[in-house]
Amino acid sequence: MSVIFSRQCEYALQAVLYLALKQNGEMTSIRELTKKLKIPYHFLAKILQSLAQKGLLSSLKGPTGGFSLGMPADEITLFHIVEAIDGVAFMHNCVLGFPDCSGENPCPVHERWGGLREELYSMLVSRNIGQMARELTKPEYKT
Amino acid sequence: MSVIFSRQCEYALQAVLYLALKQNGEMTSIRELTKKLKIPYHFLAKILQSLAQKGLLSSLKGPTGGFSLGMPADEITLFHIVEAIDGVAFMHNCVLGFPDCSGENPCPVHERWGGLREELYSMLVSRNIGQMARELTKPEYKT
DNA sequence: ACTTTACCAGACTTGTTAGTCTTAAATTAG
DNA sequence: CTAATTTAAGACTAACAAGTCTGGTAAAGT
Repeated sequence: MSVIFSRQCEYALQAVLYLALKQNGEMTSIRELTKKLKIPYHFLAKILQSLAQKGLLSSLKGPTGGFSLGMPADEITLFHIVEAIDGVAFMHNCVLGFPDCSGENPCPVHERWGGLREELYSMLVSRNIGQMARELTKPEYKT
Repeated sequence: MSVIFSRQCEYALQAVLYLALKQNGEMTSIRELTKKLKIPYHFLAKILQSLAQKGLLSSLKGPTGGFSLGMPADEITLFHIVEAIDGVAFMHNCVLGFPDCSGENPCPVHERWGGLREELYSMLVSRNIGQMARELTKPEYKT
């Protein structure tokens, strides 16, 4: 089981962080991404296409083609990616699965999870992917 | 998508909380549980059987039979249930899915998620299901 | 003993996610 | 123009999770 996000979403987050390292409008091919990130080629292709359709990435065909961010890196947060791939159900669903969980009818961890959920949200929006990518020291992201 | 736990796990947590409300060795049938909690009968049966095999519940066949907690309610935490059904991968896997994420090779949210994970763990172990059940006001748990 | 009530066990079906494959379309370089 | 390269699109398969069904076994009450 993945931790919170689907595998698709994890791959998307990794790929977008990688693209955030590239300057201006430099294009990166799926081939390069799958090589660096060890993600199945055609699967990643579908994910990137989906992100491109939603405007988070822009793409170009042909040699020298590939993918790049669809907007400035400092305007994209991890939350944007999660929202596009997995949706935001985790922001309002009960963590114990009670269909009717609410403030008046709380589950045993309602308050506690509410706090955690806010912190989780903050983790996803408080920094943009430009900042994150610059601080990144992961060897698989090196040229 | 479920928030963090599988649907099986959510059902298990709900059912065990319900059982924690019953006194001493009183038995509760699957029928009663599915009626109160709106969980598919045969699916819940399989989940309870699995919990019984792992010792978290005890079961009895025949009329007056059913399920009850396999140990005192104040010795069971939500974490015990999660551990039995979903496992504890969420306690050590990278939230962004990086296979090699670690202290020396951290993902952009490594530290942040580390703190959240500990709080999540604490949410699951700091109170036992006996306490939780007693404070529970959910109408579907009423007789 | 017999009948009823419940759990037990495992096969089965369905739905969703993950991953693969093939053909088409666009762009670049020669 | 042509060939090579790369994304686009959609069908296809595989694996897993969710949910159903059937026949069996144990216990209780009469």
